Amino acid sequence: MVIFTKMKITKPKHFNFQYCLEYFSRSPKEKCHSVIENSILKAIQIDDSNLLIRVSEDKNAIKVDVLNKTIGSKDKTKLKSLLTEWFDLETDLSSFYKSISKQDPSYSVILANKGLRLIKELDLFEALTWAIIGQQINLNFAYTVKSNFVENYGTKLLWEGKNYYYYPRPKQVLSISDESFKSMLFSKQKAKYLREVAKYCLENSEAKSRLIKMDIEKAQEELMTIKGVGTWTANYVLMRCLHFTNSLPAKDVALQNVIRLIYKLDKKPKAEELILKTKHWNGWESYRTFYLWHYLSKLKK
DNA sequence: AGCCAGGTGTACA
DNA sequence: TGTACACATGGC
Repeated sequence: MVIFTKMKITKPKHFNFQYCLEYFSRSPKEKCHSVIENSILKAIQIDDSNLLIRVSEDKNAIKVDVLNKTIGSKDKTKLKSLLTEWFDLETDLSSFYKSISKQDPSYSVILANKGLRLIKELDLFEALTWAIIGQQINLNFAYTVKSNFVENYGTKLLWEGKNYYYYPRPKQVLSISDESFKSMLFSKQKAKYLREVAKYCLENSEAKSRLIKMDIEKAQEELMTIKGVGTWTANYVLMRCLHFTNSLPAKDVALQNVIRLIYKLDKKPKAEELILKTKHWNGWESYRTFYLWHYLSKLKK
């Protein structure tokens, strides 16, 4: 096999690539990346060129191979920053671990996953629509819907006989008929929400870079002006896409269930109760949530 | 059979 | 402010 461009990125302190693989193996229905032999394959776009990259590791470095093209040094730099954002390589996890006392009920659960980094959604439209797809339904069904959506409206990159998909773009979403949404198993309201998000993204092309710079409250407020984006969806996007470390999806049933487990509560806490119980998470709400989700997904297996 | 899954908007009082 | 309700499917 020809590899066109090879790159290495130094691993930061506290980085466990196996956890990345676990994360990306969550669902066999996932179409926007594949996990093959301890590596992650993903179609990405840099400027206007369509690349297929393979991410793996050796002892000291994260290895990034571009499988379908040769790229110049400018694009290599862009690829490196893309990877840095995607795997959240710049967060200082030492201070995260230091912020957790040994008496903390979730201490052992979190420290057991040392080196797990909060995997980011690079694209705001993808983050918003994926969150909406996942509202109220179980994750497995959410992946079914996403898979239908990506297969029907995503762009394909063909490489060695296999299709790698790009997530659908806002403009394409506006052309989807009610019947087509229905056949992909979207509810009527979610179809409507997706159109709302598509309009927002088309009218605010610089939204991501703008929102990242805002106060979390202001950013959340703006996201929630979109019909279909409530507090949960906004929280999800703030943590998974907009780099806020202090976003707490208190209305999240999965998070409520883990808290119930860890604190041995009779029933799952309501959002208000969860907010009180997590006061000491201050500053690391997003990371804590991501770790607990990861813990839960491993429990289920 | 009925309830719960990584919720939200709308309709009422 | 607070509560009821529809919405999609699937697993238990």
